[in-house]
Amino acid sequence: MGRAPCCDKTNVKKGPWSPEEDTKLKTYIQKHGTGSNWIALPQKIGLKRCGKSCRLRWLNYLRPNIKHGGFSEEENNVICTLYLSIGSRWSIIAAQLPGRTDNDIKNYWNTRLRKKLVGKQRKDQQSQACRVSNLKQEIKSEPEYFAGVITQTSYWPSEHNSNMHMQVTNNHYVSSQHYDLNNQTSFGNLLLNNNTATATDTFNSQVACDVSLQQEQVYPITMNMINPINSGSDTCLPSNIFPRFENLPNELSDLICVNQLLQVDGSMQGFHGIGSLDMTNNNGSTNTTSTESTSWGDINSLVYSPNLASDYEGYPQGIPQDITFEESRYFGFPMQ
DNA sequence: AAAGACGCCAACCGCCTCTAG
DNA sequence: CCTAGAGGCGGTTGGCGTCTT
Repeated sequence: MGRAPCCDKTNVKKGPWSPEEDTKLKTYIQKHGTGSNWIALPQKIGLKRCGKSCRLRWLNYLRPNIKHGGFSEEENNVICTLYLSIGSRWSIIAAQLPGRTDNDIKNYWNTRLRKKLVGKQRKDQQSQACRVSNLKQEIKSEPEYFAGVITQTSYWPSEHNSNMHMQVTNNHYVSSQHYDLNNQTSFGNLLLNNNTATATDTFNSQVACDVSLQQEQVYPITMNMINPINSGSDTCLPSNIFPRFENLPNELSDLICVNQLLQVDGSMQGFHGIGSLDMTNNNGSTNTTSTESTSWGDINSLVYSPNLASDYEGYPQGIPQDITFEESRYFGFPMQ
């Protein structure tokens, strides 16, 4: 049995709002506020509407200082950057753009920006596929090394060390702050702090982020892992992630970039390239559940998602047939 | 000119989270 | 601690306008 409906569905009006309804709602809220009870509001003002519908109408249309349409280039950049960093958290994205509603941004993304980005993605894939292929040859020549990297390295904090102290630096500022990476708000703040600080040039800035775990381990992380758009040819991954491949930062960066760009539709995909590695904790047991008890709604995307298979239809050279299970996971290729 | 395709966007639906009792 | 209900959110739909054939 489902939950009880919030209102009598048979007795509420649906569809577009009339100017009279708008006036009633607007006048009442401006005068009395919402009274912290949307469900009761329509009855008070004699509207045959669901309370949720009133709330939506107010938030998306009637509220003062709402902007509609005409997204600027800067707003486009902010939306793209945040989407690639945190996925479809429209309310968080909207919070960074005064006057914009989550619904507006969602519609704008779905109808325009996504197409724009996918077009760019297809171009990039063609040039990068070649480099991925070359690197794969190197992996094959040193399989024991990559097997070690894939199974033994955890870049996502376990439950035991999820409270991180991060020193975040970029071209504009240095901040030092504690983040609880199992807390969505805290982690969101980390992302937003970086992105909003560079709102005017988010596509160009280099952001380095040193993460000191409680256990005195140091895991440098670049925002390239979070934001693939920053993964240009001149960006660097920290050398101690792949210590024996410190001469290959660009190639690794491209790997992550390819992996991420192919997952435009997933949330938290910015972490997928690294997060798709097994999360192995200190006692050696596989820890894919380290974040399951958190408030992250979509944290499972940190491990391989078979739903991504369809994203590979446009992979120019096809998925290598002889790729191993771990390599598949590492590259984010669908299971075969 | 007509019909079908396409794009846009307001609004709805249903799930999840939060919180008061 | 548990539960019910309201708020919040993201995915999806349907209607309308515009474009293309």
